[in-house]
Amino acid sequence: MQTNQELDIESTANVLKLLGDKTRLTMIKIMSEHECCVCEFVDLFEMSQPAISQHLRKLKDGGIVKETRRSQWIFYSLNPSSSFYSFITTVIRDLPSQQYKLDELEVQGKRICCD
Amino acid sequence: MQTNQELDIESTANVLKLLGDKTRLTMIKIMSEHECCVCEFVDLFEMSQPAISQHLRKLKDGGIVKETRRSQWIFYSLNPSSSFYSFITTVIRDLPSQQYKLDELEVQGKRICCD
DNA sequence: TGTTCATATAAGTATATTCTTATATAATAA
DNA sequence: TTATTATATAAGAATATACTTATATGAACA
Repeated sequence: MQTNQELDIESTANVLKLLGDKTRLTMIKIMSEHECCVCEFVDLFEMSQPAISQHLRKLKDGGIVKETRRSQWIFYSLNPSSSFYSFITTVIRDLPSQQYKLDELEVQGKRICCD
Repeated sequence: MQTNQELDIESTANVLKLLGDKTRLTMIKIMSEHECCVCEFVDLFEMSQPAISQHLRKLKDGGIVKETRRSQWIFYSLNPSSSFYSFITTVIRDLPSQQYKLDELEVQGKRICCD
């Protein structure tokens, strides 16, 4: 049920700039498959926790991800309320699934689960 | 006849970074509607000729536009041979047409035509 | 040939981006 | 309450980006 609303060039450029970083683009693809918490991202990327936090902050400031606290963890996921939600899912559609990365975390016992 | 080949995350991020600039994104949308020469871009954007030239250089280095010299002018257009061609046309599909800008140039007698 | 017009490149500058380390905040558990 | 764990923020540094002006190149034409 995609509406194909016309998008504004400037705000689209801003969203594309957010996606135009390897780390953030990978994060977005991961979140399109599963919500994910900060420490999982830290384990997935060889990068400090503040660096991860800062990338997530940019995505949140851009309104394209949302956060949910679940006890001590904060889970990030794509924000389906964003006016760019369907745009983003289209853009990342043909990127390779990152599921294997989460599977690796699982094997290492580093996957966070709040069920 | 889109093949939907799987795209590499890193090179996709690089293409998205190229699109993630208001000037370049507008240029790309314009080129998706018409080929365009450098001096037309200079007239369309309030920006120096070298600035325009440098943006076009980045797009060319990224392989997503191509150039064709026609007498003293160099016309730029989307490169249909790029592995990102269909990706890019999808990304810009719902952006507002920039045809009106070219129409304005035409009215001002600034449109370059080599027919 | 020399001049003009279109475009590219070089060099420099201001600002933005993306990290780092150090520290603050906030929830949980002993 | 205190310690621990998860996350965010602050400050600073290295690098990248996007302009500017000056100059080079290259085609067209008198």
